Amino acid sequence: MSTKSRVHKSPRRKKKSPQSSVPLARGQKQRFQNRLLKWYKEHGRDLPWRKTSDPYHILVSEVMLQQTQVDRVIPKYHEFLERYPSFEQLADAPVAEVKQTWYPLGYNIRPERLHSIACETVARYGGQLPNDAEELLSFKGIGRYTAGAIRSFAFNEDAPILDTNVIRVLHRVFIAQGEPKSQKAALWELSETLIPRGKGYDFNQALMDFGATVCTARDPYCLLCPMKPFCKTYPFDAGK
DNA sequence: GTCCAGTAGC
DNA sequence: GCTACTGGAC
Repeated sequence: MSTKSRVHKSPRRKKKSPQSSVPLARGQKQRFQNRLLKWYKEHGRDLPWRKTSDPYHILVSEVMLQQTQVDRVIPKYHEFLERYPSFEQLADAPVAEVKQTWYPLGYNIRPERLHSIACETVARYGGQLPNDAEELLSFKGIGRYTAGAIRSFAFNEDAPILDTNVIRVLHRVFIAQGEPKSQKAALWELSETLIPRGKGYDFNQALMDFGATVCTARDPYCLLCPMKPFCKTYPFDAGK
C-alpha cells in the first residue's frame, strides 16, 4: 500500500458531520475553561478519592459512583479499601465476600466486575492497571466514561469524560438545541477539545462538581453561575 | 408512581 | 436505539 495514496487529493474541507462538531464562538472556550477552573478552586468539593492518585483507589471510587450518589459511596469507599487495600487482596478474596462487603450499594454486578478487573490486573498486568484507553475498555465493567475518569484522575492524562452531569453542562452552555442524549458524539468531542492542556485532572473534576452543584438537572443555580454571560441556555426556564 | 443513573448486550 | 440492573429523589 502506497504511503502517498492521498497525495493527489485536493485539500478537503472537514467533512460535514451534522452532530459531531460544535461551533465555538471566539473566546468562549477559554472563558469557559478559566471560569470553570476558578470556580472549582473556590467551590470544589473535598472528596476522599481526590486525595489519592492510586489507580486502584480511583477505580473503586469510579465503579461505586457509576450509579450511586456521592453521599452513599463515601462510607463504603473507606470500608471497602480497608478490607481490600490492593488489587492483590481484592483478587484473592472470594467473590461472594466481595459482594457482601459491597452491600447495600446495589447493582451487584459491579462488585463481580470489580473483582474480575482485580484478577485480570494481577494476572495480566502485574498488578498495575493499564493507562491505555483500549486496554481499559477491554475490561468488563469499564466503559468509555470510566476509562476517561481513570486516565485523567489516576494517570493525569488529558482524557475526556462524559457522564450525565457533563452531558447536561456542555449541552446547556454550548448547544442548547435538540436532545442532549442524542448528541453524544458531539459532546464527547466537545469534552475533549475543552480540556486545557495538562489540566485534565482539575478540569474534569471541576466539570463534575459544577454539574452536581450548580448546573443541576432540576432548578439549576443560574444566578450563581459564572457561565451566564455566554451560556446558551441562560436564563434557564424551568417551565419549558 | 416516575424518573434517573454507566455498562453490557442485543 | 433499547433494556436490565437497583435504589434514591421527588
